Amino acid sequence: MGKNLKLKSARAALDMSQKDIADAVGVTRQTINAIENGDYNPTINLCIAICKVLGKTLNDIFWEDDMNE
Amino acid sequence: MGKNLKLKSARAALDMSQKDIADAVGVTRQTINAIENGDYNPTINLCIAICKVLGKTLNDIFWEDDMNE
DNA sequence: ATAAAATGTAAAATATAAATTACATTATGA
DNA sequence: TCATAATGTAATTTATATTTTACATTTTAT
Repeated sequence: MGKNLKLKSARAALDMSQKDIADAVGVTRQTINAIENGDYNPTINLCIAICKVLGKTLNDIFWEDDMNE
Repeated sequence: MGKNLKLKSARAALDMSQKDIADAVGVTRQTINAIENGDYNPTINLCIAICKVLGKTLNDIFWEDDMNE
């Protein structure tokens, strides 16, 4: 699994830290860090919660690059 | 969690059974059934695999209705 | 009607997401 | 510099996704 740079950049665009996102969605900072670094496979509900905080959709953040548009 | 009728109807459109989808993505029929019935919270990788089999995107199948378009 | 396929569930076991704690490194600002 | 925030990562524990087995009900075709 590669890094999730779309998550990282969407977060940066809002000037939020990993901890900010973690607090907003109710998980730990390590979970957000692991997702950004592609270390595992989050649940869909967590993905949806992260997208809502970022003002993005699932396709924006979690759909494969080669499949966007 | 409500039922996932978008998954159910996309599957029906391809005339595939729950077991067909399960076999195609490498999980059990019960897992697909539970997802359709909203009984739990699958991982994003499983969601992506299901979408690919259906020829759909994450937004098509797993993003909330009120947030589509 | 009947058989077979598809579906809905449920209990117990297994795999893994996520929490917790902890420590090291890398930015960033005073 | 120096302090502090942010990040990367690892080990252990806990919660839960998923499997396996199993059985009942519902659809569908004959």
